Amino acid sequence: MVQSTSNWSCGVASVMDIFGGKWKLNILWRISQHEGLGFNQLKREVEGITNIMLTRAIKTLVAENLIIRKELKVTPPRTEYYLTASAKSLLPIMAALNEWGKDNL
Amino acid sequence: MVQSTSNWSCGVASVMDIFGGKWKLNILWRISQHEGLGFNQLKREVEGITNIMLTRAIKTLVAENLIIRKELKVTPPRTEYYLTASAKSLLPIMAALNEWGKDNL
DNA sequence: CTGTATCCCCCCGGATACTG
DNA sequence: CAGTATCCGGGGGGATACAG
Repeated sequence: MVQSTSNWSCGVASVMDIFGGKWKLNILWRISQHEGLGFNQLKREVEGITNIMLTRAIKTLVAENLIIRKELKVTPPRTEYYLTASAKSLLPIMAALNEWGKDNL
Repeated sequence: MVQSTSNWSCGVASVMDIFGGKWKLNILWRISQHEGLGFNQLKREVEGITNIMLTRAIKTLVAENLIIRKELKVTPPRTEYYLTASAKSLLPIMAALNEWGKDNL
């Protein structure tokens, strides 16, 4: 339990690389609140985001194994987004961060 | 304890605004490991950082009430840096983030 | 030792228009 | 509905030189 690692910041730095962007964290949060959201639903939830930014964020989140993209073969086309287990395990930590932010900012 | 807030991400977004930069988190960590570091000591600890980037990061961290800058009136001049209580309360969360990063990236 | 002053580049974030 | 293509501006990040 003693944090012996001298390079403590490396893991956090990786996390920051992933969530340093403007939208990805918010997107994860929205999906966690309502799994199976579609593209435009997600766009409405994440206020202010544009098509291109949402597309980019989704792509990287999928590549990082944080969300799952499920394409339904229907007309009109529909795609649903879900969190991976990795992303879900991150949520409690984010809740803690949220508390800290509210108390200290 | 139930996370009732619908705008959960707002607090986290503020945190990310603060730590989205490349250096600030690493600087906090170094100071936490060795309170009272001087400018050049800190520069050596935070590998790769330049004078100007360190200066900028320190300024914003002070402004955000995350570190304390203590200027000693001696020759040659010396300045020491310490964490505020706010910053210290953040460390356990960062440790959790670190664990997550190592397990999931 | 502890910083500041310039100058510069790259890339994130975005507006707009278009496509299957 | 679910994206892609193109173009662009601003700012974060940095190299270098200078200062108290």
